[in-house]
Amino acid sequence: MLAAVSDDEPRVLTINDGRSLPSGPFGSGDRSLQSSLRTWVERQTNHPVGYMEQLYTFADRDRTDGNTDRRIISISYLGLTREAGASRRYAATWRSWYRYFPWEDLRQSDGKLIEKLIVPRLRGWARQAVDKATQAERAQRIDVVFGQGGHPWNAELSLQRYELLYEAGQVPEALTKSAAEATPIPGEPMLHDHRRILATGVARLRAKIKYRPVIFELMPETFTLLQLQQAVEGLSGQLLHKQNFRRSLEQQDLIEETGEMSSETGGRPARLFRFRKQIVLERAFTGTKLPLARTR
Amino acid sequence: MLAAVSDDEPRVLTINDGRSLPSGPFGSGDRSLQSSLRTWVERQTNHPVGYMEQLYTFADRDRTDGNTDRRIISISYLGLTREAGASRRYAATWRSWYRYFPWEDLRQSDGKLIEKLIVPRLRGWARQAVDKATQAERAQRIDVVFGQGGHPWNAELSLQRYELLYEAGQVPEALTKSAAEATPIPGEPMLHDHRRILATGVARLRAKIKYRPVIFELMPETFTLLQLQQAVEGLSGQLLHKQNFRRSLEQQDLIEETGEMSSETGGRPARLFRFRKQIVLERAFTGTKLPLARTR
DNA sequence: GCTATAAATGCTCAATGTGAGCATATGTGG
DNA sequence: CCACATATGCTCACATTGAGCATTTATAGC
Repeated sequence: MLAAVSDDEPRVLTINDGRSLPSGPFGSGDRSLQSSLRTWVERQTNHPVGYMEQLYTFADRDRTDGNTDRRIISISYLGLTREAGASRRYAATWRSWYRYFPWEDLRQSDGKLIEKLIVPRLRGWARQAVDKATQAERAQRIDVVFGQGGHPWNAELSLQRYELLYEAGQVPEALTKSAAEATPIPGEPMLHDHRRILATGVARLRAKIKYRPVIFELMPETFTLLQLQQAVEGLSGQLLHKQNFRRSLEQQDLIEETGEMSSETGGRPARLFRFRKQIVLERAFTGTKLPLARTR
Repeated sequence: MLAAVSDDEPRVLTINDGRSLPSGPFGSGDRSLQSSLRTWVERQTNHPVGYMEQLYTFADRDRTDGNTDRRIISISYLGLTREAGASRRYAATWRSWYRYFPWEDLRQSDGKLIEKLIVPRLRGWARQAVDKATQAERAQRIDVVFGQGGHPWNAELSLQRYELLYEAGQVPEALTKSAAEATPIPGEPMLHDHRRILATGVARLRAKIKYRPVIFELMPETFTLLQLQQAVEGLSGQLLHKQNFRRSLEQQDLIEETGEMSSETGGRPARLFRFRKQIVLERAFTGTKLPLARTR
């Protein structure tokens, strides 16, 4: 899964008229899997891939043909690139990832799709459970995962949301054909488990931008603070508080001014910034804290 | 890599006299890789595995025999279990993971090993770099990763620390035979890349306990707060502030009293607690925060 | 019973971080 | 000169976190 941001929209490279993620067999070259994969992707897209990480390895029974003796091993990756470059070899196109997960975008709609359509459907599914315990468990999962009943919305739960919809038979990929057939929930399906992989990548990326400066892999060399904010908003699907966003940037020392200004947007010109690459060396970007003590 | 905690020590299941992690080819059974792996491990150890997650998939060129046309795919997992159970089939033993990474344990020594031996060695290696830029970069990495020069110690960087020692030729596994041969740094080596996998698992687990209640997978059914704290201290290799540790537990609503007391340790008897399993349903345990806004 | 020892518990405080909002400044296009 | 669209500065209440002081309640040994 290769991601980029353009026009404030997070995008993903797709093939097969948007129904598949790019994939291919790995060559038996000399180098590591990661580096040959990088070369492969860069040939396809004409653009360097700044950041790459493994998502997950599936090694389940052969899913394509009837052969049950072999396992097919699929190793999925998440890659970030700076621009939505053109593909050379086949018809690859960049699509907004909200085309596949419209409910993940809370920037404008504020979750009307979720409250009006998705949650009611899921509640119906929850009621269908045979015993009370399962009903309660489903109801709770719906609340937690879709931010209902007092629970806060959590952008990083995109995979859990997709899985819940899948279990409830509300996406066309699910074998259980239920109400989905009649009036499917908005959001285009993909072939095989590709939409699931996409949901995994979205979750991973949304989690990652909080503690690692990977957002800059998606930005042009120089950018304004608003552009940066809108990129983050695009990825997380939520609007951010502008002043606080800037304050946290200042504190972290991640960026520096270029000295130039941009006046492309019409309003007051904004200063241009660039990412301080050195910061990656200066700091160890990792998680949160435990209640430490110097001594006991 | 299968981890457990006993006697306040985090332990890992090893075979081959402590020189290897348990591994094996995956069967071509009917079920998913994860579930057949779980069964396999449970047969080996006689204990249920509470939690399992994928660590990393290596698909590099065949590393064992001279065959260059095939890739060997190794999928490493991290599993957590409650007790150090006996193995049935072969001589598997539980060893403290600090046997392999003594520098990761700051509970008593307070890092003397690092400051007296490891950092000086690494500084020597840094000076050997051919150009100034590489020298500076190495010096910075040492500081950041081992918490020198004003940088705080970060327990989650165990993999980076091992990799740095590897690059510097200070571990026997490294092909570059340098000063390591003469007087190796404390810490037992393992075969192949098993110590690297172990370092990955340590890092992952140390990161995970901060935002997911996985610690309870390693605890007995009921426990005192001190036992819990010492388990966390064991994993993270650092001492914690007792009152604050308890305060954060109270806030999070993770545990509940059993009503019983334990008086095994000699001091004032402690209340026994158990993990509130329900909490996993009630909450979505994920990372930290972005500066959100209701509206712009 | 008295005392040393080992923990468990209760509480306070300063420093920092976070969410929200008010007010003002500085450009462009018409 | 005005409407607009942003950029920027600043404040404030509240929550979180790191640290430390003071008590309380048990066991073990004399």
